[in-house]
Formats: sequence, C-alpha cells, structure tokens
Amino acid sequence: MQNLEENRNESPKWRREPKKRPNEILDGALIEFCSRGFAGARIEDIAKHAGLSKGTVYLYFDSKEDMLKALVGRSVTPIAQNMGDIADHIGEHNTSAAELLTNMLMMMAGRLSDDKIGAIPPLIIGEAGNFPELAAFYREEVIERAMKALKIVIEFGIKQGEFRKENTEFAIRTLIGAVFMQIIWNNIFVRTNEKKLPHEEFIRAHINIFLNGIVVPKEA
Amino acid sequence: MQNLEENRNESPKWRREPKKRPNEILDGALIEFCSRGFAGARIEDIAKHAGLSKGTVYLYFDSKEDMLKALVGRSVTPIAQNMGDIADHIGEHNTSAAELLTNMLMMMAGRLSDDKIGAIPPLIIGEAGNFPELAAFYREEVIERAMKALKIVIEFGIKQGEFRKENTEFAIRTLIGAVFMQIIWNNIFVRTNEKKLPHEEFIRAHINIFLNGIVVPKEA
Amino acid sequence: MQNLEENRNESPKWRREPKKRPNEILDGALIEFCSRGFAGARIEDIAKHAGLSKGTVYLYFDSKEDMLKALVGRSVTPIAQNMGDIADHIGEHNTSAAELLTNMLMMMAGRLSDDKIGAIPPLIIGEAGNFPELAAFYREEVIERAMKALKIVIEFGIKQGEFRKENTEFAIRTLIGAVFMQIIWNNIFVRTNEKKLPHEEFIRAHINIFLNGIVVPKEA
Amino acid sequence: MQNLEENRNESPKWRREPKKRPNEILDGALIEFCSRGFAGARIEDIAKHAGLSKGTVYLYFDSKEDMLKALVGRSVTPIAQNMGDIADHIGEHNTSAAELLTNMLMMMAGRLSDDKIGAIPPLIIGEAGNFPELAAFYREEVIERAMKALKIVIEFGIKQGEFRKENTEFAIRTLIGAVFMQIIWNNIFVRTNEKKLPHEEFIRAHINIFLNGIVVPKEA
DNA sequence: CATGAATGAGCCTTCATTCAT
DNA sequence: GATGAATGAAGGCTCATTCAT
Repeated sequence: MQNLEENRNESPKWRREPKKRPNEILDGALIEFCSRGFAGARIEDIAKHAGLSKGTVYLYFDSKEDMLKALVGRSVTPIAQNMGDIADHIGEHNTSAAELLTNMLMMMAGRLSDDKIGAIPPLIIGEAGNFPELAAFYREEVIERAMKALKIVIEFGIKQGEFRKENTEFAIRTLIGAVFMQIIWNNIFVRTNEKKLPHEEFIRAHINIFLNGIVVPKEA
Repeated sequence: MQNLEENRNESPKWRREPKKRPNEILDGALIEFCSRGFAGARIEDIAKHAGLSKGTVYLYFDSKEDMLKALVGRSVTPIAQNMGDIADHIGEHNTSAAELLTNMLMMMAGRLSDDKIGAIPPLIIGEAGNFPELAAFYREEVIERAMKALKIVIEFGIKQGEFRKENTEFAIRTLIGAVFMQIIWNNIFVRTNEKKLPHEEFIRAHINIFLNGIVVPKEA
Repeated sequence: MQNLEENRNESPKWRREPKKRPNEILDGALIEFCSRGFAGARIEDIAKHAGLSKGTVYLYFDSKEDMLKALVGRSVTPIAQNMGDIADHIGEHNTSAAELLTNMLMMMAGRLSDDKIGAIPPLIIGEAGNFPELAAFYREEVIERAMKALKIVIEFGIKQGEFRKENTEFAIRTLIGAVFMQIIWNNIFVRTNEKKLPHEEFIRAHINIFLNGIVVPKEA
Repeated sequence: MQNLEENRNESPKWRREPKKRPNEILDGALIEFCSRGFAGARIEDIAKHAGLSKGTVYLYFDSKEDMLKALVGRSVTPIAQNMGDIADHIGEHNTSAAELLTNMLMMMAGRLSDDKIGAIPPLIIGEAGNFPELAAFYREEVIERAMKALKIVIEFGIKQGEFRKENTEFAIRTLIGAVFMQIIWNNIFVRTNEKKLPHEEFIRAHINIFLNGIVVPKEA
C-alpha cells in the first residue's frame, strides 16, 4: 500500500502531476484513517504517503474532516451507480430474478473487495459517533440504493412466481448481511496471514442458500 | 483458534470481574467511547457519568486503554458462555438442528440487542486499527465460539439427514452475517427516530430463508 | 515586571493561591501583549510570567482572545468609576469649574500612569483592526464617560460665567488630547532611558494653557 | 536628535523611493496591516490588492518586515519636509507666531487626514513592541521635527512679546496632543457611520483655546 | 478514597518564504 | 518578470495522566 517508488532519488516536488494530488492524498488518508482511526491519523503521515509535506495537504483540503468526507464521497459514487444499472435491466432478455440477485450481490461484493472501497464502511462505522452525517450519507447513497434495487428484483421474482412471498424488507437485509459479513470479516477480523473470505465463492454460496435453503425437502 | 488456551491462563486484567464502581465507570466509558470514539472520549466525561472526578477513574483503571479492554472484556464473557451451552445440549431431548440454530441465533441477536453489549462490536470495528488485539480477542472469545457452535449444529443436521450438504464455513457466515447486519444497522445506520430492526422477527425470517430458501419449488 | 521571585526553588505548583491565578496570568498577558502584540504573544511565555505551564492558562481562560478581553475589562472598571464620581460633586462646596477640570484630568492621567492601565490603550489601538469590539467597548466604558463628565463641568463653568462659550465638543477633545499624548508618548515614543512625561506637571501646564491661553492680553 | 544625521547617510532601504509597482504593493500592505495588524496580515492578501501573486511581492521586498519599514518610510518623507519649510519662513513677511502655529498644525492635521498617512501612526503604536526601531524612526523623522519647528515658533512668539513665557516643552505637547487625538479618534474610535473629527474646525478651535484660553478674563 | 490543579506531549493548522517553471 | 505549488517552522489548544491535599 505504500508508494515506495515515488520517494526515489530527489524527484522534486513540482515535477509530479498536480492533478492527481488530491487522489494521492486521499489514498494516504485512507491508509492512516483505517489503521489509526480518524482522530489518531496524523496529517503529516498522510502527507508522507503521497510524498508531500504536511502543509501541502492543506492546499487541497480545508481540514482533516474535509478529507474524511472527500474520502467517503470518492468511494460512494461508483458503487451507487452500478447498483441502479442492474435493476434497470430487469425483465430485459429473459434473465431470471435469481440471476439478477446473484449479479447484484456479486457486483457489490466485488467492488467492496477493492481495499480502497471496502475499507470505507468500517471507517464509517468507527466514526459514526463523531460524524453521523457520514453514516447518513453512506446509507442514502449506497445502502438505500442497494436495498431499493434488491427490492425491485425480489418483488419482480415474486410477481413472476419465481419466489415465494416472504417479508421483502427482511429478505433484503439477509442478502446485505452477507456483504456486511464479508467486509467486516476481511477488514477487521481476518488474521494477518489468513486467507480472506473470497467474495466470488462466499456470495455464490450465500445466494444459493438464500434461494434454496439448506433443509432437505421432506419428500424428494 | 490456537491462542484460546493462552488467554485463559494469562487471565489478562481486562477480563477481571470488577466490583460495582468500576462497572459504573465502564458504563460511562461505553457511552463516551461509542459516541466519540476511543480517541475522542474524554476521561473527565466518562468520570462524570459515574458521578466521579477525573482523578478517581485512575484508582480503578491504569489508563484509558485499560478501560477499553475492560469494557470489551466485560461484554464478552456472558455471550461467550451461552454460546457453548447450547451446542452442548445437541442430541439431548429431540431438538431438531433447525430449532437449535434458531435458538442460537435468537440468543446471540437477543444479547446484542442490549445496548451495553451491542455497542461493543462497532466500537471494536472502529478501533481495530489502533487495537488489533481487541479485534483478535473478540474474534476468539465470541465469534470463533459462535462459529464453532453453529458448525456443530449444522454438521449435526447434515448427519441427521436434516440438512443438505452445503459448504459449512460459508453457511455459518451467512447466519452470522444477519447478526452483523442487525448490530450495524441498529447502532450505526438507523435514523434517530426510526424503528430499529427487531431481532425477534428479523432473525426468525432470516432463519426461515436460511432453512427453506425463497425459490418456489419446481413441482410442488 | 518579571516575577523572578516566584520561580525560586521547587515551590510546588499547588501551593500558591489559586484565587490570584487569573490576575497573575493577566499580568503576564499584559507584558507579552504589549511587547509582542496580541498575535505575537505566545501563551507559553504568558504562562511563564505567572510561573505556570502552558496548559494551566486554559484552566482560567478559554482562549487567547478571552485573555485580551479580560485584560481590557480589568483595566476599565476603576477608571470608569472615578470619572463619574468627580462630576457628581459639581457645585458641592464651592469648587470652581477650573478646579474640577484639573482634578479630573489629574485623576485620569494619574491612573493611566500605572503601567498596568496605561499600557492598555496602545494595545487597543494596535488591535483595533482585529478586535473592533474592544475599541468600541473602551470608547463606551472609558472615553465616553470621561467626555460626558468633562462636558458637564465645562457647561457648568459656562453657566457660572466662569468660562467663555466655546465649542464644547472640541474643547473636551483638546483636554483629552493631552491624555492621549501622555499615554502614547510614555508608552510608545519615549526612549528607553529617557524621562517619561510626568503627568503631574504636564497636565497642570496643559490645564493652565487650556484655561488662560498663551497669548499676552492686548492691554494688561 | 542625535542620529538624524546617521540615518541620512545610511539611507536605509526602507526610505528608498520605490517605483510604481512597489507603491501599489505598499498600498495593499497598508490596508492589510491596518486592518489585521502586522502579524495578522497575509502576504497573499497584500499581493491581491495590487493584482499580483504572492511570489511576486518578493521581487520587490525582501520580507514582510521590509514592507512595513518601507511603508512607514513612505509616509514619513512628505510630512517631515513640510514641517521644516514652515519654520524656515519665520520672521519673513510679518506673519505672527499665532498664524504660524495655526498653519503648522493645520498642515500636520491636514496631511494626517489622508488615510494613507494617518493610518501609519496607529500602526506604529500597535507594532512598537515588535519593532521599536520603527517608533524611534517615526519619532525622529516626524515628531521631533514637528516639535522642533513648533518650538522655534513658540520661542519666536515669546521673544516678540506675543506669547507669555510658558514651559515650552509642555506647550508643544499640548499642541501635538490635539493631533494625536485627531488621528486616534478618526482611525480607532470613530464609529463606522459616524462623522470623523474634521481637522479644519477642530484644529482651529484647539489653537484658539491654546492661544486665548477658555476662562473669562477677570475684568474685561 | 476522592479531588482537581497542574503538567506537557502532541497535533492541526497557518503562512512567510522559496524556487522551478 | 510572474507564478503558485511546496515547504516547514511555529504556536494555539486539548487532554491523558499525575499527585499533594
């Protein structure tokens, strides 16, 4: 995660692309915020990740808090967009609701496997007390959208006679719970040299159970 | 899994059973840690919750960090114990695996509905960077135990012919994912005057799907 | 101005009277504000004058700005009070307006000869840009009161036939101008080892001219 | 008085006659120094007033301090020159000492009514602690010269039998006090939408009192 | 046991100054 | 000449921790 390469020789400050600067800083901020928490992260360390000095960071962000917000904002857009895209294609071709659900969860989990994106939810969880707006923002931009999309698909499945009529709200949460599990496990509880929960397989297994359950049918 | 034993012998200070006063302090610490994060919490505010002054806290805890550890320790013991209890009774009476799973999840979710206990996991998630030992401790004492218990039940169900043979590890995580969902939703993302996710109903619905899936059987 | 005595041996922190603390701090603030300006004064240096450490200052004042305001406030009360007292006694006994004016100016200049009080106006002048409220406050509490008192006396003198009818507003300012001169000269322009402008003599001479002018009467 | 000569030879950089650009910069510096104080003024803001960027300022001035000195230097020359001019004409024509005094004070007050010049003394007062040389310089270049000129006129008046023999040093200060009053009042204490002290009228009234006093002669 | 005044390390933030372009 | 990105010293303020009472 460190960009050791950049600090090579005396590559002078003004030679690097300034356009990428904010993003480079946010990369550093992500690392520090995640490993030290917002309060514990030191601006100087964040700057160092981008090969910059303390003061330079303030040319791009007004404050530490500003950086946190930008960081969350940056992670939100891509995932939020894809989410709706999938739901929009319901009924097109002849994709089953089951396939659509699989695609959606796969996409979510896939995106969140990217460290730059998956590290954000735990960060938000940790800072929810200090920055409730951040949690609210993330809920609206990501979680609500995902839920809405899942809802559409599940209701579509029910209408098609493909799914049983279950409490949709709870069903959605069961699906999303797996994503939470994956994120938190891989970012918080996995041991340093232990294999992470592979989203491809885990989500597929999860969907499978979601669809078919685990109980052996009474008369097969 | 390997250092379960170690911790038992060492009996670290943060697992001790404190008397009344320390507990009052920890109640205050919980409130402050959760709303401000570990770094943001001020000892003076914690003390105030217990009707004490700053200095007095130090008669009971060596440091702020010590308090965090004690806090987590305090929340761990009860839940960890119950966990095993249930798995121990497998095969007794003639409880089905399905019933056992329901009982276990219900118990977990029930406990974690208690704010004093449910607030801990988000706290740990937020401080995992600063205190990896805490996450490790919690994994070992709570999550691993829960998983082990769930595993036993699921394997019991499979052996009984009650459950299909699924990837047990993933199935366990699907179950636990719902608990994560419940905790995080209720502690982080729920809006101030919005109804919390009721664990009784949600967990029941979740288990139902887990057992039977949501797809309408081909030929019923 | 330094309190070298206090720092003697290891006289522990908690042994000194805490009641006097704020005043001691303000004494230090005065010294530093006057010699370095508000912005240039370092809290640590201010604290050192009172034999305290940086942090302790914040037990008594919320901020540097707070200290400045307290400092001005402290200097204002005594002078503002005396001012009115004198005007209140007009007509009592058979004091002439001339005597009253002399008493008033003498009192003002006398007070402002005390470094702790005379150093404030130049400070306000220097910080008027940053803290206009301070200048406004000082005008109202000190200058306006002084002017009002002088006005009463001068009008009394005119009514008595003791004074010629001059533009009172301007006359007042002529009187006060001398006080300004005295303050600014002694605090800003006087050389390090040059005699300060002695208010007793200077104000007396000034009043004398004010009363009688300097022109030799045409036919004496 | 003694180092008037020195300064003339040394011709310090801050008395140089800058070209157009530097003057524009100083105009900006004046505004910022006066409204924020020396320490509070930001080079970037000063530059903006002149339509320049931060770095450019350093092509014309070595440092912020250098700008302050240049600023004061710039304001000093014109007033200092006029001062002597008047005194030089004493005895020419048949101007009375009274008229001469009036002319001199009128000129001083008139000049200082120009914001660019009148804003300087309060600035010096505020920064006297940080830059005692500035106060000393101003005293020598402006105040001492004004005093010397006034002294000559007053002594001339006494010799002519036009003035009574008063303590000349004090009398001078009484005169100058009015100028101080005018500057400080108009630059510091006047309210935002309040009329400034009009130097024409105020100085005329002041001189009138100075010459004739305010007491009604005993037997007129 | 309890207090709270005092300490001082620590960090965010500002801004004069530099310098490659 | 002019620019503005970059630097880094400096200082206000916070707060965990100590300790005399």
